[in-house]
Amino acid sequence: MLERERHSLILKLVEERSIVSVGDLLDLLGASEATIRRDINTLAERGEVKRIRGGAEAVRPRHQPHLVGMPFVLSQDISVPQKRAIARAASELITPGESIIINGGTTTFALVEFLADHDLDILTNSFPIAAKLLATSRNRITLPGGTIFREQNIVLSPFDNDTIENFWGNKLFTGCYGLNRFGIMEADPLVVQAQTKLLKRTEDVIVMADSSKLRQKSAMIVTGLDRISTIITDDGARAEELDVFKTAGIKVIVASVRAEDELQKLA
Amino acid sequence: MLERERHSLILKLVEERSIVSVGDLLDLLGASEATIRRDINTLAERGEVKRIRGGAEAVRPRHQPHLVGMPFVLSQDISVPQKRAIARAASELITPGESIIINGGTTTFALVEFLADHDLDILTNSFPIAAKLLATSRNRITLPGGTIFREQNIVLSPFDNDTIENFWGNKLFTGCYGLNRFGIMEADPLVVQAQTKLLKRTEDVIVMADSSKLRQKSAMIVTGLDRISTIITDDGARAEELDVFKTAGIKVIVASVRAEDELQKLA
DNA sequence: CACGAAACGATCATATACAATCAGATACAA
DNA sequence: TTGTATCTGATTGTATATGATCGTTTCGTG
Repeated sequence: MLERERHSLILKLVEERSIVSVGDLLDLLGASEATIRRDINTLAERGEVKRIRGGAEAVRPRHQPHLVGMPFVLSQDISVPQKRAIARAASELITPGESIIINGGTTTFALVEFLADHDLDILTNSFPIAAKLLATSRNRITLPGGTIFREQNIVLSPFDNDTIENFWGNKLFTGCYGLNRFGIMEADPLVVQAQTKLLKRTEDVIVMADSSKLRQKSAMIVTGLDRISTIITDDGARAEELDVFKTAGIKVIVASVRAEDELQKLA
Repeated sequence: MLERERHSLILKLVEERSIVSVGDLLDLLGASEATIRRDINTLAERGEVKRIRGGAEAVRPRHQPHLVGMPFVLSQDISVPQKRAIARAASELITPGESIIINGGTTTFALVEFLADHDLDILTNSFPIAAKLLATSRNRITLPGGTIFREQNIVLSPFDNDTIENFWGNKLFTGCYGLNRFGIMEADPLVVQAQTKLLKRTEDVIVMADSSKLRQKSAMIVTGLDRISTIITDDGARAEELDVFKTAGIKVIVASVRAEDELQKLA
């Protein structure tokens, strides 16, 4: 059985039972304890399950807290250290009072956490990002009009007469499926469309891509390197992987995951 | 076997099983490992499959939906029996498959609860309504573009080039601040603006107003009685209060709070 | 508080997967 | 037929994954 197969089987089981033990998985996967623990740990690092002693648990808690007065509360943060580190570095590029655009995605979602104290004009096509911003910050939030696509939870309109035509952002923060010498790559045509719309509404494009994205390829190029001004990645990136971006004149920021871990422990 | 044949066979298998190992392909293709790896790599470069250790995977993995989990849960329902009763009556006016518009407000928020099983196209300017619909139903949800106004939690654009220009709803469900012989009254100019925009996108206007609204007055008239087709209120309304609407040709539905209470106890 | 069992992380040897290289096979054109 | 280009499979060295082992930590129980 391939690593990937085990991973998706574990995820499926966790989803069904909301908790699985290493012993259960032992039989079902036919792998050794060590491997199962490794699998659970990697899935936990990605934030897809929660590591508990003796097994794994669903990220989404079973008994969700209720809060009267606010229309919703937030679930546990699923952002992993890499994304947090990148998000923190990204937040340092933002100056108070400016207007920014945030494209939907898990990496950019992590950015929200660091925007609580800012006073910004924020446009985002991500429903979850808008929701979290609404609940945890005082920033002004604008959404493009359109239908909510559930898979990606983004708001996207098939029409051109978009409300965002009246928005201009100093910076666009976006994640990606893959990032390499061709530029930003995505796997889902919907995401391409959404991203393309946002690209028109800003000058400064900041790509937040954890180091695994640098080795990821796909069929669809959203935009070339010439459109990118800054790339933020984590210290898992090899120096030679970043050279192509640097020679293209792109500012490359490497966020330290270890430093982020320590900051996290302090809190 | 030709290269082309191998490629399409691999794609077919990946499509079917969403993941195949090199070993599987070894038997099925009768080619050497090296060739199979080459095949997978070229397909991956074209973006037709995703390269994983030990084999190939479908580009869009099955567990993608979990990428962006629902970052919020909903608050306890603050709707009182009157609103529930009215909402239930309102939901009975909806036929499956149609497209409706829901204006923001606490009364219309109560309606969401009754839309879980429907298969509707829903346009709403209310962020909480959209959030709850997203979390608890499979309806298609569309939002107008614009900024989120925190006081009312509605999305509203100051511009005219609105995405909702491309939406048409069979019915508009709206609450109100006050309802009397002048028509629908509101206290907040923002709400007036939002409501006015929605009124243009439908023919059939259904006002959900608990009986206290019939005695409530304000400065701003959103629209006259001639624009209203149905009014739903609770049995706290006096008969003579409803006469003015009936004589204006409006269908008046009185929802029984007592009946709602009993239904509630059963659940 | 002490104890034992279970779970854990780290380490290591082994197994597996991988990319790179090269030589032979095949297809095609002159 | 000959020469060339391409494809294929075998081989190699390297990178990565796996399972066994062992010492440590954690948890529950007495």
